[in-house]
Formats: sequence, C-alpha cells, structure tokens
Amino acid sequence: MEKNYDALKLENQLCFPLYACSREIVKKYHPHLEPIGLTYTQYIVMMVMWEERQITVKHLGEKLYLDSGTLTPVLKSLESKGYVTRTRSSEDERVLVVELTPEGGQLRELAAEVPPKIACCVSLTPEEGAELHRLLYKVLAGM
Amino acid sequence: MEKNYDALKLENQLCFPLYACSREIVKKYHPHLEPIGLTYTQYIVMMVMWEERQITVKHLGEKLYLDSGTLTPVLKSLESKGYVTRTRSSEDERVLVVELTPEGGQLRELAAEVPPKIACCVSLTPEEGAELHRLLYKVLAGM
DNA sequence: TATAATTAAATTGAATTCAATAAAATACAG
DNA sequence: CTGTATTTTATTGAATTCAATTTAATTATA
Repeated sequence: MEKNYDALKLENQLCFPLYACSREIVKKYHPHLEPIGLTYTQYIVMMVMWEERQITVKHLGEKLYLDSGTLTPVLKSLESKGYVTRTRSSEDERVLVVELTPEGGQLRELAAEVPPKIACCVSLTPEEGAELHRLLYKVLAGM
Repeated sequence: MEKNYDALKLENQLCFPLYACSREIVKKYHPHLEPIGLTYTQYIVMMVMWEERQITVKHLGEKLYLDSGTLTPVLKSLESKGYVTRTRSSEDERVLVVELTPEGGQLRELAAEVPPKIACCVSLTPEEGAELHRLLYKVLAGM
C-alpha cells in the first residue's frame, strides 16, 4: 500500500507561505529603512520604544516574540546609534531598562514615511488585510 | 498640529504578525525535526526534492523564495548527509542540478510524521486555515 | 538564616538570510 | 567572429535567530 504524502507537499502547508511571505515583506522594507539607518529588527524595536518610551528587555521580548539572545545585540546597536539608553534597574539589578532618547524620538518623523510605502505592495483589499491580521493574531494567541 | 503615528503602531502592522507568526511556527518544528537531523530550511528543501526528484538551484530558489546565498550552504549540508547530489549540467555548465538520493528518499517516511504534529498547534478552524492559506498566497503572488 | 529554586539578561555557537559582488558560462549584437 | 550583456551559481560580510548554557540577583523554602 502506497503511503499518502500529501501533507508533505509545500502547497499544502501553512507554515511555508507564512515563512516565505514574512521574508518577502521584510525584504520590501530594506530600501525604505536603509536611508534612515535601521534594519527591520531595529525598526520594530523602535516602534515599541516610540509607544512606550521606557520598557524592560523582558517586556520588549514579550511584545516582539524575541528573546535576549536576539535583543541584546540589537539594543546595543541602537544604543551605539544614540537612539536608546540601557540602564540596570536599581530596584532589581537583574532587570535592564531600555529608554528612548530625544534622538530616538526624532527618528519617528522619518519612520512615519515608511508604512505608506509598504502598504501599497500588499495586494489585498482592506477587508482581506483585516482578515489576515485577525487570523495571524489568532494563531499567535494560540501558541 | 500633532502628527498621526497610528501606522507606526505594532498592532496596526501586517508585516509584524506575519514575521512573529512565521518564527513561532518554525520554532514548533524544531523538536520534531531535530530527531531526524533536519533544520526547517533543510526540511522545506527536502519537501521539494521528494516531489521533484531533480531540480536546478534556480528553480528550487523560485519555489522557496530563496537565493543561492542561502541555498548553496544548505544544499552542501544536505549533500554531506547523503540526501542529495549536486552536479553541473553538461548542457549548461552554469546550471547546478540537485538530485534526490535513495537515502534522501527514505527520509520521507520519517518526515511524514511531522505535519500532523504541527497541525494541532495551529488554533484555527479548517475554514480559517484555508482562508489564511489563500490570503498568504495572494500576497505572495502580488510581489 | 542558609540553601534551593527561580528569574533576567548575557553569552556562545550553529544556521539562516540577504545585499553586494565575483566568476564562469552562455547568448546575443554588430 | 568578437566583444558585450545576461544568466547562474558561489562567495563575502553583516545581522538575525535560536537553543543551550552561564552569570548574577532575587525569591522562596526548610
């Protein structure tokens, strides 16, 4: 009896188009982020910083689904650019507090130009975009 | 007048949940792929090989949305494990043909156990899964 | 209180990913 | 036929990503 390998076909997988789609869209950011000196990872960290002004590495990691192994070098790089500061909490020396600098705050102006430029290369109707958004967060919530 | 930064909020982005979701699901593969000695990237390359038996690096890259910078080391690794061979085409020496070996073919049996184990950690109804699948391929097609 | 367990961040090492470039082969134009 | 352009793959270097481990600080427990 022949075994059924349909589930092993690329086209029947959910993870593969997620993975491919994610990389393709991140690639689209490159020409728009490069002029303001940010990588995509640095950009999403800054997005959190513009909202929160101040946050611990732990909370930042929870928001971005990234751990300290990824965040530590990214935050050091942003610190060296002068966009954030990194300070140990005095109440709990284990905790590292990341804080937005005025220079980091100014960057928001330039970054605000980016999302409209990306939006137009996603070929979905507004309803489809909203549905995709909902489904992705539902998957994330379930894990 | 205060500028509107809503589009810069993480929760209003489409790319961020794609990126986070992709990484979270790929992470779920790790405990199931590790016992059969494959990384996720090697696994999707093998998925193509099980379907095609033989393919050029160029076509493989088109199917996986990956370029030779990524594929070359992955294919060398799969070759060293004995799962594929890499041979220059005699008609066109630029072209590298990747071919499945019998050992690579046998791996399919073990790999067939993986998809069912992943399916259950995606908390969508079958209809939602199908819709997510459709939307992702629509985005991919538009780029 | 002393010890154990937990927590937060950093480090290490392996693999990926991509932009940019290079090298080699082939196709094509004049 | 010859020089140029294109194509295909490989290489290089920077940044990310994660599993696993380590370190340091705090908390919980006996």
